Amino acid sequence: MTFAQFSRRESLSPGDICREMLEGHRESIKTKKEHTAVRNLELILAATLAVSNQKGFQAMSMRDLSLASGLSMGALYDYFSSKEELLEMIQATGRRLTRRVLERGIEGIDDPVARLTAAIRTHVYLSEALQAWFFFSYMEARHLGEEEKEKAKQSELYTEGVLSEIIAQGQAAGVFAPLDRHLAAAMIKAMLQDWYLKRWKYAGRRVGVDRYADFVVQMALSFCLSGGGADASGEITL
Amino acid sequence: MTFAQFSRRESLSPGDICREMLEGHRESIKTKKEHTAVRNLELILAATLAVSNQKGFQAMSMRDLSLASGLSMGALYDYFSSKEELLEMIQATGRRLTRRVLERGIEGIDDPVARLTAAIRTHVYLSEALQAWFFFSYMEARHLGEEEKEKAKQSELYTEGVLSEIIAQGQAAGVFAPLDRHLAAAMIKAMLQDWYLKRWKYAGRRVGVDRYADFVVQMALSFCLSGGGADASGEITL
DNA sequence: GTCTATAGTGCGATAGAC
DNA sequence: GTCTATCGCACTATAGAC
Repeated sequence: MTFAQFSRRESLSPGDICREMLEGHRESIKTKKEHTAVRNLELILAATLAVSNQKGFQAMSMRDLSLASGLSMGALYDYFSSKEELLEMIQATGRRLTRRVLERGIEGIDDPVARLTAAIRTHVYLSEALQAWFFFSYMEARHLGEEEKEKAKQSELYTEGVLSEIIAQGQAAGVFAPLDRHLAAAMIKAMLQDWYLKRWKYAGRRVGVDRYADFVVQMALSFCLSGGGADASGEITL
Repeated sequence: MTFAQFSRRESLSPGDICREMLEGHRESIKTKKEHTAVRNLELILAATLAVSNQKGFQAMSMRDLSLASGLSMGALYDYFSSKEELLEMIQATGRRLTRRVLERGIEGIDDPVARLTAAIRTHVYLSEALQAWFFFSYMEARHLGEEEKEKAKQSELYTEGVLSEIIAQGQAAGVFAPLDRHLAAAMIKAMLQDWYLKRWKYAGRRVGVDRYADFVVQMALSFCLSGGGADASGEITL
């Protein structure tokens, strides 16, 4: 699978995402005409990500957002009742989306090597398609209320759990080495996140998304298959 | 080397660090009595990291800082001329410190495997000793002005350059596989950063600093030595 | 060297016209 | 459904007493 193939398979245009967003927040959005609501959500979303990823969500004022989106301050409050709710809305939609796309990316693939490869590629490609969104979710998660912050952590652990279960499956099949699968999954997750957190670095080096995905797959498989060489046999599997 | 040994070797107490901080900002700090200045810088630093790492630097008001540090708003402004300068002061001190400790951690070690191991361990241990500081630097770098933001990026590239040069050295010696050393260094860096960015995760799983450092070393060496298995020969070395 | 008090600015949110 | 105008509040930074 390449990024181009992934993009064709998944419909992740701003319109698609905002329709999903509207679906999940019907009760709190005052505008009832579907078409208008989706169009304005697109404006709000694009503006929020653009301004926040540059200066931070806290530092983005409602006046900034009004200017960047083209909607008045009054109109903005038809789509959320407070700045905090806007943040939660974006985070919740991202979590649902990630979960769905990741599940679809690995379903029906049983061979551990192929399944781990698919999980990694799907995650890198998804975060490429929604780079601004992923960056935003990562950097602004700490500004959520306690309740929503907990959901963000659970979401991180979910993704990691997907990886760790694939490793367990490979170990049960005797294909992967008996290394600590939770730590291995955490390390793969860290590598996946670097792609959307350090864009400036990879852009400057002209590393593209397919090459990046290849490299992470290679590194993860190398480790899982060999177990880190001679001295891995003593590792705890938990 | 273990974390306990590292801690004994490096003097990284709040007092040491704040003395270094005072050294670098003599001209802008109005309080002239060394003892008083260091004591208050300690209070300011501890309070800034505590409050900022919980709610973000932008969201921390000067009133918050005054309350948490025990100094009045007026007194705070004897140590920096604006909130932005406080941020820059912390970042600059952290950069200097990281560079110095990392250099000292690998000097005199020539064998590539031992040198890569030392670099990784030193970084993990340093970020353990100054966890709050590293977390702060990472999360708040984007709120710096353009000039200082550039320095933060250079600092990230410096650390990565250290890793990448060790890999090059190992490749020249025929010990490491001919993989893309810049990407490999970036992946190791990502793993190093996870330790101080996701404390909650590792604490919850009772993974300690020595075990974490071991694991990263194992994963990095496994990959550098084997080059990712059969299909690594075609990789570009740049 | 440290304090309290406050000036001046810009914030999030809303009321009410259209 | 969208706008403009504005309220009340909290912010950063400073002035001047001690």
